[in-house]
Amino acid sequence: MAKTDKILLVLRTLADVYPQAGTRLKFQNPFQLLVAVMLSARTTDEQVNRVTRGLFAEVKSPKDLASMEVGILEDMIKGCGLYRQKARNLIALARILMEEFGGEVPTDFDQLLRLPGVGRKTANVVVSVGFAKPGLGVDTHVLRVSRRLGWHNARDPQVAEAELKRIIPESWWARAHHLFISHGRAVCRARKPDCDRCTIRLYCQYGVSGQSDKAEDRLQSESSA
DNA sequence: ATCCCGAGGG
DNA sequence: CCCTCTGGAT
Repeated sequence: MAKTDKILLVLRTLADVYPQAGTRLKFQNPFQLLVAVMLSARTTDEQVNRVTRGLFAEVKSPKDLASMEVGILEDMIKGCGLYRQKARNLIALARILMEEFGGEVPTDFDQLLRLPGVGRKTANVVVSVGFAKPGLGVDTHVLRVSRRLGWHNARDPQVAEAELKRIIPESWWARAHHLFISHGRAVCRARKPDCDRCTIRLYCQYGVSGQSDKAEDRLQSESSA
């Protein structure tokens, strides 16, 4: 079986298991999407949802954020990790959107990348989810799951992103992002991956060789040279 | 390589 | 205690 066929088989299998993947995002516009993704850094989606519920009641657009006191915003997003940096970045970002982008979120990847607090993962998610353009955000789940599958051997998200974009058909990028996240949360967890209940185990290096070889446990102590 | 950083699990 | 949670900037 050709490599691309195997990849599509895995993704289709995951699509059957997680039909809801990516459909539960509750944002009303690209701006709210951008804010939510920025808040999600090193933070559980549950915390993000809790915070955004209150935040989006008051903040609907960059204009609402641009004039906000940092301390006020900090209090509103507290509960998310890294909240002070996030508050600072969000306000700085909102001001740039007002001054340079007419209060709109840019649709261009490179322009997004220049915004404070926006890296490749965030920019990829915004273009793909918000603007239906090709993009594959590589977060901790995407990196871990795809790496265990044996689709690449990168520890650097940027390297993994390039490799995944090379081997996954473009039409599947956004979908793959959500599917890996769903699978990474429910089954292919960082700590105790539930390989027994994994529907793609037979296509997975880690799953086939078995957790018992402790390959993954070494990952943490290895100092990725 | 290190820092930011609270919450939750083991 | 340690690790992880939809990272990014220095």
